Amino acid sequence: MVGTIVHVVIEDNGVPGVPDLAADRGLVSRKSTAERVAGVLRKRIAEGYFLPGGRLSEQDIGNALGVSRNTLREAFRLLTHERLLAHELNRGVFVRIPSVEDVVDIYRVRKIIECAAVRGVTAKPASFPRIKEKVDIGDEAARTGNWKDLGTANVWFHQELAALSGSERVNELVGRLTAELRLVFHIMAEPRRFHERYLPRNHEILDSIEAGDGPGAEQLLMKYLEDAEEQLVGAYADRAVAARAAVAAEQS
Amino acid sequence: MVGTIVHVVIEDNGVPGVPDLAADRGLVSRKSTAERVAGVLRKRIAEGYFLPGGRLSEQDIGNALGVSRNTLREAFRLLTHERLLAHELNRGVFVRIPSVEDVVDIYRVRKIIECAAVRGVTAKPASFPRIKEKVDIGDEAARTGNWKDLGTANVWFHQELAALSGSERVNELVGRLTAELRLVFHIMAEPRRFHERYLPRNHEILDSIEAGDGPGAEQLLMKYLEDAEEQLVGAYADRAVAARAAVAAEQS
DNA sequence: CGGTAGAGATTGTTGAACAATTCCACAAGA
DNA sequence: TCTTGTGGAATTGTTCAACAATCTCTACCG
Repeated sequence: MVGTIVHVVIEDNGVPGVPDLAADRGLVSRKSTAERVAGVLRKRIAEGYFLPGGRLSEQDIGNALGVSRNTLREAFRLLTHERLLAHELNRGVFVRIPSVEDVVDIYRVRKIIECAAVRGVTAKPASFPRIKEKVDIGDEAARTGNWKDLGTANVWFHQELAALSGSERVNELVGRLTAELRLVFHIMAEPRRFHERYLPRNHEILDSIEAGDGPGAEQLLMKYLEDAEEQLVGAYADRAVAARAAVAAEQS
Repeated sequence: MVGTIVHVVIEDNGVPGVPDLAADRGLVSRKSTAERVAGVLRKRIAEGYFLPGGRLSEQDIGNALGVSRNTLREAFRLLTHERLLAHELNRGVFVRIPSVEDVVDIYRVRKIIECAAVRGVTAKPASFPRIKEKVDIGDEAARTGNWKDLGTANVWFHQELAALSGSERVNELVGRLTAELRLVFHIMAEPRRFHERYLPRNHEILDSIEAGDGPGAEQLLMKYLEDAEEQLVGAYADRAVAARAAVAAEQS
């Protein structure tokens, strides 16, 4: 269970062109090693490289990434706070396995947040092109059978919806919720049909938003989320316990 | 911590003879040093021992608390993630000074969350006694002139309102928002009159909830939050920049 | 008066070390 | 056979010391 080699890609946030005043504050763009490591791990978890239930060894990952244990532990703290990892004292950190209660709670918050954001729409919003773009990407992914991109596009679509609230904190919250949902999808056996089913409804919501009909879009979105939650909970319950059992039996 | 060895069953599969011990999980779990240190600092910040803008020296606090720099840094990460501290690379951590934009955003989220939680009320909720208790504590604090307790009671009142949503994540979010608001109040010169003014409106909201009138309570609460935000923003803007200036001039 | 070089202080990160705890295999006993 | 100690190995928790990177402030120089 060793030998994992992880390529550390230091993201270059260099902005081409004239630097503006915001970039003046270099404190934002500069990131500590721990944060960069957390970014790498976050991406790996999102793409399923580290599967839910798996343990992240300090020694192995520290060697693979070329950072000390102390720095790595700082990164673990970050991700634990985002509910992507679960920290068990003296046992280490594990990729979280969301429970069914977690799924229900995630959707409870999504209904509150996303519906409120959409409800406030009274005219075609400035970000409409970006929203439409996400829907189009989803369509294209479904057409070419790229199920992974389909899920990603769907996540982006909902993040754009939440961004209609204009709140930095809402954006951050939704970002974390969707990251958690990715863990759920990694446990699901067939996320493909799950996402596929809701593509036409994305268009319905999009049309209501373009028409500036906030309440109408909210109603559609609420139904959308209720249905998705119900289907997800039904299909997820046994998968989650199976994942836990698989992890427990991994020893052999 | 000697003698008894307890086997904790995580998944309660209805095994006869093994009662639901999963609930006792919290009693078994311990906290790491970093988490305990974070708890101490969190309390100190909330009560104003560390004032907004102040720097938290790794050396000084590490010595005072008897923990190593590494452990202390883990605690700092935790609090930075809660927006209580601001981390500036190579400069250290500072107690955060919320900007006016932060105040606006906090209230934007509060309106969404708390109003949604209250809206769902259709009958006198089970937690009504707890909500009423918070209002009573606030009245008592105002009567005896204990302004600090008044602010605390008010925070608790709103946390109970948010808890009506029944969502663990909403509770956590609101807890963080109110912790951030404490920083705001520490900058304000006269929080006393601010809280005092809204006491009668707490009772109005409480009555609507007791009557099971969710939408009515929502309307009152929304107006409450709008007024509070407006007043707060008006009185806060110059205070915040003054605090920043005071910190900048602290060097002399 | 303004800019700058450098000394001192603080943080960023590492590596080693040791204690505490968990894990695992195996033996002992009912 | 099943349960119950028991020991060693592996892993995490925490501290410490050291050095590099960066910031801050002072004093000097043009």
